[in-house]
Amino acid sequence: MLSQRRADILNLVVDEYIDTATPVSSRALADRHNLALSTATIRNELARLEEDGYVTHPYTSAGRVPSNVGYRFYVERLMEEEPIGPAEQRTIEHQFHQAPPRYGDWLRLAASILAAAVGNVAVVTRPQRPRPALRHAQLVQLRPGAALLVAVMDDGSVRQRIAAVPETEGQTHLGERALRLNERCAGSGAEAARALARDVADLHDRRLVLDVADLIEEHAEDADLHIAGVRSALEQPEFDSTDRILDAVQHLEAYHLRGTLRAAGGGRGGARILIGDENRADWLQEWTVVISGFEGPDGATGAVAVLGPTRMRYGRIIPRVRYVSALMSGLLQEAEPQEAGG
Amino acid sequence: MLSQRRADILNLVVDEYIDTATPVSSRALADRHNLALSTATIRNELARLEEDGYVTHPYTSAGRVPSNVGYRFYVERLMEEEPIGPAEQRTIEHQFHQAPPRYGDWLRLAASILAAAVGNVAVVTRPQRPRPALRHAQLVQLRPGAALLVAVMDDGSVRQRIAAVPETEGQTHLGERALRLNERCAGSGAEAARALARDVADLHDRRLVLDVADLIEEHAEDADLHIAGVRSALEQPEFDSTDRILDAVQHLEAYHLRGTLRAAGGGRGGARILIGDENRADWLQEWTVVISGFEGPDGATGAVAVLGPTRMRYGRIIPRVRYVSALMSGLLQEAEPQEAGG
DNA sequence: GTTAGCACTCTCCCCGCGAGAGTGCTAACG
DNA sequence: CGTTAGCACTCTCGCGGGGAGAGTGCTAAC
Repeated sequence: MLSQRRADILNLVVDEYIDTATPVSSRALADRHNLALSTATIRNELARLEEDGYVTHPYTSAGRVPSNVGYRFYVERLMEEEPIGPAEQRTIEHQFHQAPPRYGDWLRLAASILAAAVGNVAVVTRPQRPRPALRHAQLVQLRPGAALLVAVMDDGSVRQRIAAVPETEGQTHLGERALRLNERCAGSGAEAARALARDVADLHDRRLVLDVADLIEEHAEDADLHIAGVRSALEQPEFDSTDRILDAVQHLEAYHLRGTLRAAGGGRGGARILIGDENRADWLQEWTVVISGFEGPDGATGAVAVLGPTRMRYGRIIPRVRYVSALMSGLLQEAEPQEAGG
Repeated sequence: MLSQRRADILNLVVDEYIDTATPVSSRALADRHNLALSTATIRNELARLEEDGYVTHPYTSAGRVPSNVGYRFYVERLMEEEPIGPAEQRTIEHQFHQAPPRYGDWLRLAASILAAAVGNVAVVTRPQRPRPALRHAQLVQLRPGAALLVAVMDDGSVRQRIAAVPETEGQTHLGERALRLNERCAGSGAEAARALARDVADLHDRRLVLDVADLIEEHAEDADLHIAGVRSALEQPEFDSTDRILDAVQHLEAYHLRGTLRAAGGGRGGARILIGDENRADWLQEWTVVISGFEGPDGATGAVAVLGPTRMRYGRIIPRVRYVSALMSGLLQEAEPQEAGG
């Protein structure tokens, strides 16, 4: 266990490094915070912190930089959360309430608001039930033999695939098939639909029922994921070389992020924090992910997340992720959002 | 009008510059292409080309760089299109046919294929009818007083908004409202729905009908736009500074691109090319957009586009945009794609 | 009209070096 | 024994010089 004094110093090192993005020297600590200690003593303590793995040296004679272990300790024991003042709270809620009518825009807005509040990448997923039931299916003819099968689920999510249909049938026939499909499958989950399929005589109809079953089981489309604040994140000094930026850009695409978020899991209510190598994905080894699940109607769940360099303002970001997450739960299923601030 | 010789030289300058990304010297032209001319003569001709605005000087004594006018002339009169060989054709079609069943993935795949073929940003939009009719509407309760209105159009596109509903009604009541909504509006376009609304007695029902009318008129969601190849484009030497990259990243978001493409228009069949300042958007002043519309079923239209620096391989890119566009038209509405190559 | 020759210009890259910041260590101090 | 002053040492970073190289425009001859 760290002595009180050493913990204090670690706290200051992390604070300072988060602020300045440059290795922290003993002098900086002595000057800016009134420790009643000389730089020499601080240097000794820093050396001990380094032995224990909380900080590192970029090169022989530079200041100290927190390690992942250091950040973890900071987040769990040292950090002071920066409360969300009434003014900020009002600003955020105001932005939410003057929201545009379009649902996609509304989710994007949520991401933008969060991104602006934390100065990093923010991601918001559409809330969906893990195993929804079919509400309505529809067939749109493409070319002979192929149609677009559109399935609307009872949580409002929509999934589409290209389905095989008889070569000879036009849109009117397909309409009839869709009608039968709805009569059969509406309200069914994936297993129910699959069981149902056995009793369907018509081969094509059966195939369509199975397609619907697949759709229900399918993970949501990545289109339902909204990203904001990429630029502000990439403006930070850790992205000095073009290579780093390009790597980040590549991985911050919606398509890739969905997997990342799923791996990070929800962390209902609170916020889950994955620092550096605590992330599984290779490209996230120098990133921190703060993620919080929120709830929509009928057990649907979504996630709000912030991604940034491990050197991020944890004390600011964590409560804001929690707050926006709770706000969204409130807006999506209750009358008024419950309080969540730090 | 340019003399034959000067046109030849311009052609070589553009080819060379596209290849090397460095200003083209008289020496390079004399060496690499067997013009029966001395460097001095070439220099004279280059000076004339510069007077006429086809090329520029980055600084007093460097080689020549094509201007927008030069590129425009090149594209219209000089360029030789690089034909799509049978092997490449097979590769592309093969990728398309072994496509994943999910429609969103299929569109993304199209973007990826094109991006890989041209080494630049490729964009594909979902084909939609300009004025679709409602196929099916549905209400999912969010909080008391608000529900998610999901409208599926007859071209398979889906639009969602948050609609006001009576505070006291639960999901079952909303189901009934949705039923009535479908009975009334199914098959209607925006005007028809709006006209219909006048005869609806129930205030909330009327409001919903109007919401549906709005949805039908609404521009498609930006989620229906797929982007690929950002990285390969940003790896090119024009993006040397981090600022340029970040600017590009910011503008290459789906949300912004939709407007850009709409402004660029379709150019059914062929391909429309906008070079540098021919683009309206500020950020595109050093970009070229090659765009081609394709057709889905029932008059639905989408667009395929490539974006890259004005120094792009026009001779390669233009025929490939046309080809992929034609291929998609074919896959979406006819049995087999018609030929489109150079 | 074409070409050789030449002076001139501008960029780019490398290198060296000094200033500065920060450490670790040692020895003295309370 | 913990704390502190002092000092030698190390490593980075920014700046300026300078030379090589590439390319042009111009002039004069063919």
